[in-house]
Amino acid sequence: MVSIKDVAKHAGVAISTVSKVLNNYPNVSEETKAKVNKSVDELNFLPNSVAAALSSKRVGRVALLMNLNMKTQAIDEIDMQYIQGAITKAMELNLDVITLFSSMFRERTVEELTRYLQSQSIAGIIIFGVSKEDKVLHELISGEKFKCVVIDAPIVNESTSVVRIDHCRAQYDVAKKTILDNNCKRILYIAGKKNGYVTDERLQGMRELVEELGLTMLVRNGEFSELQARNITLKYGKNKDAVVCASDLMAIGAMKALTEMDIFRPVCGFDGIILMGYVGKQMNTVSQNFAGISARAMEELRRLMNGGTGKDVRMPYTLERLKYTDIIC
Amino acid sequence: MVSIKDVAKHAGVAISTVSKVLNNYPNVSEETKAKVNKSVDELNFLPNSVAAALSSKRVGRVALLMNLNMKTQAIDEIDMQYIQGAITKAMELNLDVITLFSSMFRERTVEELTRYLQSQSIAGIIIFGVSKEDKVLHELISGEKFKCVVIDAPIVNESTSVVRIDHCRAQYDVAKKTILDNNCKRILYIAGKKNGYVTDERLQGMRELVEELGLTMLVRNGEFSELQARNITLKYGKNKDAVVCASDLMAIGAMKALTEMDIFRPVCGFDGIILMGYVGKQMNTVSQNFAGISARAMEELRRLMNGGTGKDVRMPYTLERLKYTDIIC
DNA sequence: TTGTAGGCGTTATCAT
DNA sequence: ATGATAACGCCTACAA
Repeated sequence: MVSIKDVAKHAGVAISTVSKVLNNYPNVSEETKAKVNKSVDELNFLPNSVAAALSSKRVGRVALLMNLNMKTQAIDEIDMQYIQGAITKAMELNLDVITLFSSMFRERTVEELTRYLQSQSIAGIIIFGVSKEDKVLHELISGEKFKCVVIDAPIVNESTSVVRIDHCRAQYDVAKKTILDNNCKRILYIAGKKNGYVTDERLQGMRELVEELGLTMLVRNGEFSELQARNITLKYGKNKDAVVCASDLMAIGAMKALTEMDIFRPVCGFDGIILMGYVGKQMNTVSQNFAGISARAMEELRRLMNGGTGKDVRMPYTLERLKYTDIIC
Repeated sequence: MVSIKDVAKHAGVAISTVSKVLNNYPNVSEETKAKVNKSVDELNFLPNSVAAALSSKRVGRVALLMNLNMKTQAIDEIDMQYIQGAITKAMELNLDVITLFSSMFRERTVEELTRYLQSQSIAGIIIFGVSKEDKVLHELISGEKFKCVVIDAPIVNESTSVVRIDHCRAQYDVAKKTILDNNCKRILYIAGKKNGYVTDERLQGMRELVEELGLTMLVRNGEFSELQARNITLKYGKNKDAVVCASDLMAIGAMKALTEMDIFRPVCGFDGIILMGYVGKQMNTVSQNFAGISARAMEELRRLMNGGTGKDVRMPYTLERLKYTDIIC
């Protein structure tokens, strides 16, 4: 394996000089810079990232904490996009990434988790799917031993940023479109999880809409479960004009219930998952660019690791009408 | 951060002695072993994996090459399980893992890819989704610069193993059950990709079945596409008694076509993906334990990295009848 | 502007 | 059985 030493010899300079060129240090003459780069090319040299990580803590590694709570298809699709977006961006930024799943750190204390991450030379973490009940994760974040970027959970401090779309506004928008298009008055809103971060924000959006349009709204928690959404719809759907759901999966459940009851009500979902296409119907939904969100999170994490301070990053979203032909391949 | 040096000082022994204890070397007295372990516990010491990786090439890192070619929902589900299974097992085995996606190494030469992997101190690779056309990946494998475990592609050499189910037998089994249960004679078989590894094996299973039961069979390639399977079924389904598909996704397409044509034909799929539940019908399929397969692949890779030689590892499969109530949550 | 040398945390090779 | 000590490949003051 060709090392920095070989490059130095080949270029006729010192190892440290090569290092400086590689890391874009100032105070290197254009001449030697060219010499070194030429040698790098000729020898096909690529710096050993492990050695680099060991040597300077400055460029730490990054961990992806995938806190998967559900075993549904829809979640897989979203997580896969999160992972791909984050890893691809990390490669671009030259950051080393390890991926961890909740099953690997469940039932561990913060101390254990912290030690493990430190032993892996982890400097920054991106956390997906935190809920208010994840005590260990919250301690991990507030401990501030690592730079963190959290997706969707509104936690910001010196070393923690959030990346998320405006769930409140998005829920407002998609529901408004659905409701106005169909001239509805009585709304059944199937929210997500009790105490969920996202759930509260989306509910707030609905409240504002109800106020503005003078609607009536019945709210029930569907726990992001298709089955529960189905049961809720069976129970309350009949004398409502529209069913607004906080996730696509629940929207599918609602639509199945309506089909069973043999009545039509406009339904809208949230997330824009491909799975939607398989139910063979159409509905409005909010489309999030999950890969883009996690890529942005990775950039934000690098900013934090370079000394930046935490902030709230908003990502754009779009309203979509998903239908079967959109997804068939 | 507490290092091996601190442990040595605390235990009153040399650094090298601590290292020996940690790595289960022989020639260490029980007495000092106990002393060291006590210090390790008290100081909450965890060895720095990055430094370990740098110091000894013995314990190299592992790369997951996810060669995702399709953008369908079903693929995501399978890949997610592959990733989770492999990473979880790697943690158990104390192996460091990085995940790479095809988009990150497309359009690169073997040399570039090799250098990159080496710069990452990668010693072993697990490859998911190789097709016969992936020239670079084949060169990478045959170059034998890394230990490789390939999923489903029958490539075995000194440093390469395969992990797979018996696709031939599995296709035979699931089709036989479907055909005998419904007393069919004329079969429409929708195969996968032309020149696909798995496609050929599954087709072979069908050939054997046709021979054994004295059936007639029409074979068409559906390219694992739901749409193509749908079109094929529309075209040839009417005067056949059953539609056997090489993937669940294509089975969904076939079922949709049959519904459209308003005729009933038994359909069977392959893979056992959760998505199946969302079509609201039932069908026989072959269920693979994807997480288990990749976990096994990781174990196999470790064996190779420890000096073992390549072999063909067969994993079990089961026949299932998936229906909506199986998956609802 | 360039080079020297010390360290990052471990492992491995020798002596002892 | 134990302990110095030299790698591993790179980064970074500091010296020249």
